[in-house]
Amino acid sequence: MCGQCFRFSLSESGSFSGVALGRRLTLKQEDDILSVEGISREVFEREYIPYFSLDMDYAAIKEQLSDDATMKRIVAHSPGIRVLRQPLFETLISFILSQNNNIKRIAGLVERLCICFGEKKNDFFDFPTPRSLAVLSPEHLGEVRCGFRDKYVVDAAQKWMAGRIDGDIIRHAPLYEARQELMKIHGVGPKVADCTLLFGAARFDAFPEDVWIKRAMKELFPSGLPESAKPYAGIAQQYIFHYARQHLKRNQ
DNA sequence: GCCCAGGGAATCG
DNA sequence: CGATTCCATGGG
Repeated sequence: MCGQCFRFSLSESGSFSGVALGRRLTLKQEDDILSVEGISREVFEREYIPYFSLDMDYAAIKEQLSDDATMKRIVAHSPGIRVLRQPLFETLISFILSQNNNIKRIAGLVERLCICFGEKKNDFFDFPTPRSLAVLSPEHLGEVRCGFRDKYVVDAAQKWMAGRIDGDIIRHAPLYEARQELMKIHGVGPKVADCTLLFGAARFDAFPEDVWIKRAMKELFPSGLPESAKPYAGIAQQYIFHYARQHLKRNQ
């Protein structure tokens, strides 16, 4: 619920339910016990431990971030946050839809995109494949109601299918080059590129700057992110983002 | 009606 | 270069 993925929702009972990696699952944490419904233990351990980054030592990361006193306070405010490792294409399209938009509406756009163009599974629709979006024209996205972003979605899928987007560069090249690779796509600028790198390619040094982060940085870190936080800038960003939305909030 | 939302392209100086 | 304007849509 912190705006890095858009297909999970929080139920009244306090459990999270949603679609990820082609399956629907429900998660509930009570004290230190995490219960999972909808998938087998084997599948959870093989695919969802990486997805939720449960294999990373967040205690150590939070300790390093807490080197700075302000950062320590922000981390302590929401200690459960983790940066997910989501599929690259889904992350790219989701954050193209995110531009000049709010989180609640982004979730609606993503859901309608899945309903219109994703494969129907039992009780849900999977995220559309690159192929299924690449054959479309922008007008075909009318029902999604994503406005001017329609042509960006199609361009991204077509460049992806044409092999014009190099996944190796995105995952392994220096951050500047990886960003440039994504910005070949019409409608992808620095912010969407950085979100794609951070949430869809596990580039934890990427630091997406949206309107919330800009506000928060001005108030909390006027002279920039602390040195001790820079190796995990993207993870720090996630704590700051959540803190900003709780404290400096204007809507929802 | 106005303002804003996990921005970016097009245009202009 | 930097600054401004427009872009669809929906909620507050």
